[in-house]
Amino acid sequence: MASPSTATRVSSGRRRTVIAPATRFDRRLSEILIHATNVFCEKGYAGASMRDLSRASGMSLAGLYYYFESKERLLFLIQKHTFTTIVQRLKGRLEGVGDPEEQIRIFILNHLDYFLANPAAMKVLSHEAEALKNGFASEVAAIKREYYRICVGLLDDLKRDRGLQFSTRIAVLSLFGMMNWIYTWHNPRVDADAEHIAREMSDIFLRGAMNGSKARKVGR
Amino acid sequence: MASPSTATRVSSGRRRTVIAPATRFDRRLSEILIHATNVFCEKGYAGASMRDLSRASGMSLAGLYYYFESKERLLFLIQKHTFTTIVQRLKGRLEGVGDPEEQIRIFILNHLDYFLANPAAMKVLSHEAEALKNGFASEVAAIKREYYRICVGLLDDLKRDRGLQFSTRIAVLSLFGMMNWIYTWHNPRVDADAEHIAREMSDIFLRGAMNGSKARKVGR
DNA sequence: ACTAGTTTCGAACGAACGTTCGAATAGGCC
DNA sequence: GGCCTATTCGAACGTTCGTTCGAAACTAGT
Repeated sequence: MASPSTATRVSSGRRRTVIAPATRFDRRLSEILIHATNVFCEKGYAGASMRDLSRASGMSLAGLYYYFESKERLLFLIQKHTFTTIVQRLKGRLEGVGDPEEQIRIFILNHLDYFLANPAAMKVLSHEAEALKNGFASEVAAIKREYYRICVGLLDDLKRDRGLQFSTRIAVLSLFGMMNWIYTWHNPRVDADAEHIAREMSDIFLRGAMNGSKARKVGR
Repeated sequence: MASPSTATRVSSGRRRTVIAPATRFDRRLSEILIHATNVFCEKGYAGASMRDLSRASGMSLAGLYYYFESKERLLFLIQKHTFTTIVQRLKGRLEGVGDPEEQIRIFILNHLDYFLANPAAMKVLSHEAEALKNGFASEVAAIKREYYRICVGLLDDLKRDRGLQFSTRIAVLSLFGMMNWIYTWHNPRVDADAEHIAREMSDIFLRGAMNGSKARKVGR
């Protein structure tokens, strides 16, 4: 967690004394962000109180404000870090892959992989998308737009490559719906792992439920 | 709106004097429910205050409590009515249809039809699914389970009919995700109507993005 | 006009909210 | 030890929260 020290502190320059990869401040902030993520996940942003966050992170109510200046900024830090990370990982995984279908399968796998590894953060990202205002909202919206555009690009490639024609917008948003809705139902004790679910969703999205398993049997 | 008079009143029996199809009480409650739905849609259940509801419905804060005993009960009434209605309409539309594929297309159309005709209510139903507790929660959960089971039934029919094999659970929940996510993106000034979107989503879900338009050109 | 019942409301309740402040503590460098 | 800064905290601020209460206003049958 913890994007590099963009919080309350106005104090001196010259941080990071000798070795530590991140300052003590940043490490402590990360811990708070993790606990806050869990609380926001369980009670919702509006339903979670600063006192809930205080209890969960084991720090006094006033002490929290040393690390961030408002509850809204805290949600912003969580959303920005989560979204930035998932986009960055996606770019890494897409490098060197040429086939459009394979690229889309990687997009889906990357999304679900991160989702199921960080369910609380991704629920907060998905479910509290409208909670931020003005400046905070637009900064997260910019990352979201970039992520959306990447997916649009992949689908347009697929359409060009195979001579298909369908509404890219509806397809992309349907795909996001399939993937993001998972926070409402996934149960790690019952459901398969990310790789399995990603393959199943990719098959439905690309080949359809009516061709799903047959195509897999033949093609692989 | 307004399920038949299950609110605060403990008073006398013998309602509905002569003609009116619903009592004055029920009609007034319906109006409040509509306004409350819009407020919950915009600010979220936890983020909406009773004073917001009072302002939106043009009734005093105290006056609202004549019609329901708590904010939570109000959300319950909204969710129960919305969910009951969509299930009931679905049953009507499915009657007499035999083909499994056609049944699933009707399921999708019914869902999106109602969703886009009642966007606020459906957003409150989708987005505030975890807001109710105990008794209220379980009663709505029961309707949701029935709705879910209908969809499972339709997909199992399809699988049997065409000799397919895929995870019904993942397919159903992916479909719900596609459909319910629409509250995050649909813009009536930009996007097509329910029938168009339902056809597009049905094609993706059943035949896949890679076969979408081709199948439509040939098949219809 | 009187009455009985239904509907509405102003005012207030205690509790919980996000945030602030100044003092107290802890940590690392001379 | 002494010193400076970074960190933590108890207590309180003013506001808003969901809900209650008793009185007023309305409605309809006589």
